[in-house]
Amino acid sequence: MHSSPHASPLLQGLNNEQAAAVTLPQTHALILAGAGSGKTRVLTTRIAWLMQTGQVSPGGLLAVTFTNKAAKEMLTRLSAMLPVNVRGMWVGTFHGLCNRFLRAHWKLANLSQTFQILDTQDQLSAIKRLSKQFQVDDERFPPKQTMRFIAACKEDGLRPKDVVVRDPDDRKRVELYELYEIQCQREGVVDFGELMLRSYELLRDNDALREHYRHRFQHILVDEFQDTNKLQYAWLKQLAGPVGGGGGAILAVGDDDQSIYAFRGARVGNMADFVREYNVTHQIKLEQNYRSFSNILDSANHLISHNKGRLGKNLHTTQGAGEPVRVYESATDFAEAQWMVEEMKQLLRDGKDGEGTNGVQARSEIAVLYRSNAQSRVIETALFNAAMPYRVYGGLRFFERAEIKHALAYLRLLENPLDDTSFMRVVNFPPRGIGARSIEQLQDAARAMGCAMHDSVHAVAGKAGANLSAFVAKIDVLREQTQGKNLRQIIELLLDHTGLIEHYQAEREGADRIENLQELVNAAESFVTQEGFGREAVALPVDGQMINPDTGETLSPLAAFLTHAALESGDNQAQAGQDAIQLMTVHASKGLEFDCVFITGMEEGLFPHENSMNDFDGLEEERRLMYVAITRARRRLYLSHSQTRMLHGQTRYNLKSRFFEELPEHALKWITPARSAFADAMPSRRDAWQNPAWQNNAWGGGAATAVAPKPVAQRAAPVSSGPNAWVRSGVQVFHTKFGEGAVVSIEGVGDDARAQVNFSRHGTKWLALSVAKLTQV
DNA sequence: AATGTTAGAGTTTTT
DNA sequence: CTCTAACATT
Repeated sequence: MHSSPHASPLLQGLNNEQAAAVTLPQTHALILAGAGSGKTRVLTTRIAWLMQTGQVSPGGLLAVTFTNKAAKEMLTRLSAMLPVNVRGMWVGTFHGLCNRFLRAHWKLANLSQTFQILDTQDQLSAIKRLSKQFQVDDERFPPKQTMRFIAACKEDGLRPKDVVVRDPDDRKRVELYELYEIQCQREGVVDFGELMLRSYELLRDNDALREHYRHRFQHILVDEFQDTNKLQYAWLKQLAGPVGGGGGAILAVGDDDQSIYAFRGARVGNMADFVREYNVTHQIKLEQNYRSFSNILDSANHLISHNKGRLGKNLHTTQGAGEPVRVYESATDFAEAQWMVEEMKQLLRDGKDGEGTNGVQARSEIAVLYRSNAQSRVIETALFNAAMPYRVYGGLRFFERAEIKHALAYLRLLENPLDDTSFMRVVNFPPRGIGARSIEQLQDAARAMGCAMHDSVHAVAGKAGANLSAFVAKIDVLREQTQGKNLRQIIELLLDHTGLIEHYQAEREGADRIENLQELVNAAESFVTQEGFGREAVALPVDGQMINPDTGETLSPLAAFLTHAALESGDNQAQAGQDAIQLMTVHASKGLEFDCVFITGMEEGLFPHENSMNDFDGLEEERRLMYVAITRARRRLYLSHSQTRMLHGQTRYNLKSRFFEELPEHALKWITPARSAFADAMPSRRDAWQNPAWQNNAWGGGAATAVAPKPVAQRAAPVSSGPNAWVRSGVQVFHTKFGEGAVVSIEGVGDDARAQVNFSRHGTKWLALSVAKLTQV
């Protein structure tokens, strides 16, 4: 078929491994793609090559990613390579593709044709509503926890009946899961997990359908395979069928060293399982890195080599050593931030002078990475004081804003009046005299009749009932008025008639919200055009049937837009456009690259995070996270830690991160001023630093089982004079108010001495030893 | 129903 | 410290 693999211009500029991956035959294969090794390029070129050589038609291919951003990127690059209509292709996110599948087979999936998608906010409010209705003690079963439980079950592919119950609490949670399912089904809504699970089950249980898709998708490409959860892998297996069964070939692309989403169900183990279950003989490693200088790569390689059970990969580059990785220690978190700002200023000055390698050309080429969002504040303060423009990633996205969600809730009620989540959101917004009492009555009525709140308003008597009926009438009138109108007109009508705009006009801070609502109108219009409906298309056809010729979905423009809003929450478009320093968590930085990267807060307890370092897997994931952070940098990398840090209103004394010990000495350069004024001023550093419990708990021994670190009594000299001089780390004490507890650590000397005590009934407290009333147990 | 007060919690995040 | 949610007050 392809006697000379390099004949196609598509393959030009690829290295041997990349070209080999692109031109693989139709078999199951695993591409281990290291950071910066051209993974996306390989994926898109593979698709283009398959189509160009006639091995597959656009319809015979399925490519799946995790984020909309990645999917979009793939499609953009693809259409640049080939003259092909990409819109009809099955390229998208797991959830996007499942949605498409369920829209096409809604009847078989036992869904309403107008099913709506719940985002996390909606899901939580649905569970809160459920908890209230069934009088669940939300102290014992917090709605958030229930939500996580349900999501985790679905990620594992478990329905209520499949969950193994270990204790009465579990039983209750499963019961809630069951009730939640009934509620969702009645209301015609699905959450994110349900999109996946329902699709998987439909494929599993419907032989004809499954065979159809197995036959259709000859090539299945999976991006970021290391982040797939159990259910997603099972879904892929349904599509591909058994080995040798004539189904499609899975090309899995991933990097086990960059698996950082275990906390949301990702299973790195899927990679090894895939190799075993599909007898994968075609494994290609992309180890040539085109991004970073070797000091940076060496650091990454050296660090990650401390993880066990890796598939094994070592990045290399033909670029030189480059700048050393600079390490800085500061006295306080604020000093750390200030130092960083000064360093940035210098880098930007050097960049202006056109020194090339020494400076940075644009602020947007500088990124500050941190482990947790709370760390951004002090950095923001320093940047703000220096009048340095910056942008913080994360936070509320467009479709998650309250005013947008209100408008969408009205839209959803036009589509699906049974959606009680949307009903509840706007029944009294803007306020129309329907208070908690009225809503309670309505819920009682709805439960008694076993129907939606929308359909039970007539059962509520008196003024409350009149108000509720008026609201429903308003929605119904609105639906009447949408006849023959396009989407933009409908939204404008809605904003006007519901009084949303009016409400925000009266509000002091409402101007931004009104602006956002107007932006929603624009977003809707550009969506409708881009999706090929045509700007003036009637948004809600009378008979409900409308088939998108590209996708085969039976979606009206309105329904499609609502889906779009649920599945793509949009960017947090904060001051985009301006050249600014980039601030984000390490997680958020995955997939990005910058000339210069600062990794801050490199401290025990922060990075690795204290909640993750007590078990082996958690620590390994923290290390992978660090690996991701390091490999974001092209030319310059800074690592910094601080001796003290304000966290939750308390000053913490953190040890420097253990990860420093895992970096290669030759690549590092310590740039902390030798004569640091603060070193002596620090209160009893030795004592403060010796105490954290985990210090005595070495993982280096290769322990494979999790061991909780135990406080170890210190040999240190007494830190406190006076009555509490006997207090030591690890000692059991009794406090007149807090009861019994264990001393975790001690810091400071003399009158400043404080002990951190973990009380069994009141949690961890810091007590001043000069005043605390403690007795030895 | 709007506004003020207090208690509690506070990794990481996409869909 | 800082944000949120629940509670209390007018």
